[in-house]
Amino acid sequence: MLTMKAKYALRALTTLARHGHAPLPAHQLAAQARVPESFLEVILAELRRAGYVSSKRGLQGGHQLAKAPEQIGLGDLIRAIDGPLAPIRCASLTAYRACSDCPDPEACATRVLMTDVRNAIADVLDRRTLRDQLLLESHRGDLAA
Amino acid sequence: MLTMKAKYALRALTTLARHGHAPLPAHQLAAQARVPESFLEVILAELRRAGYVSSKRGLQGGHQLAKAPEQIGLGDLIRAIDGPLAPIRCASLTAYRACSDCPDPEACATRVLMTDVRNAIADVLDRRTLRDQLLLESHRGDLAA
DNA sequence: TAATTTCCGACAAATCCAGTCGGAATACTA
DNA sequence: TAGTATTCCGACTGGATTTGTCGGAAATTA
Repeated sequence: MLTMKAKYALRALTTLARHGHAPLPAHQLAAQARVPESFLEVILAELRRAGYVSSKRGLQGGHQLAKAPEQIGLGDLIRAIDGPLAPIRCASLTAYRACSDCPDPEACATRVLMTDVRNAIADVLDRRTLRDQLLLESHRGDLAA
Repeated sequence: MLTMKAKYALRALTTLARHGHAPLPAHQLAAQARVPESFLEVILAELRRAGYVSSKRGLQGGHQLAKAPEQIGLGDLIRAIDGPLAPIRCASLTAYRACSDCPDPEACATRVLMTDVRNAIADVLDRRTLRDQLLLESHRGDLAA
């Protein structure tokens, strides 16, 4: 499941990317990305901790991307905000944990199935970066114009 | 995300399938599938409503599969228990709903991305049936023996 | 009738989600 | 130095969802 938080994070990052290098204050970012301002604060804190944005306080301050869009993998981004991609922990590569009620994870058919699902998800997400999202939007805009 | 409920449902159905045609009482099913007995009741009710199991009351009663395992698609099963496969409603084929905060779903890059994810998930799940899960387990057993 | 079993709805505890709020710290400008 | 704009931080809250439990009614069979 994609939470609001991750959806907002994605929008915030693409907004920052489009805005260029100058720092963008949170209240403007909130308006442009359509994210509730006080919730955006929470999200920016996580993005900062994860190294995706850097922030500057005071007048002329604001937030900016800390990496180039093509270096922001969407899989990792969503992992940072929403946790593991796998539908169930025992199918996660990056955050494996056996089910407490599972006598033998090696033999678990559910785990095998869900591992296939998690790989399918990761295949999509880990092949794309923020840059792809930007191109998607601008391409759309071009067509409409 | 795969909830406990869906995980239990999957285990309950494979257990019923392995047990054959005779009805299996809930308390035995609970033990064999390792599902809390009173929660299993709730789950069986949903499976019955969705047409996957049929039940018989009274002495010699119990639950049995209402379809052949190869006719129980895992995608549909999980949809019946956990809801849409898509990570976000606006990316669902079977249960589409636009985000309330989205000015133009057609142009939404997040929706495009998540549609790819949902298709990847559905590709895995809609190609498999309960029979595949059965084979997975028995094959495993063979190897271990 | 007695035993067994499903069936049903209400309830409840725990966890997670989506956000808010108040204020402290920091930086810039005049 | 004062004032203003801004980030930064943690605590809090209300609601939804998950993961169950419980008590009893209805049905079936022996």
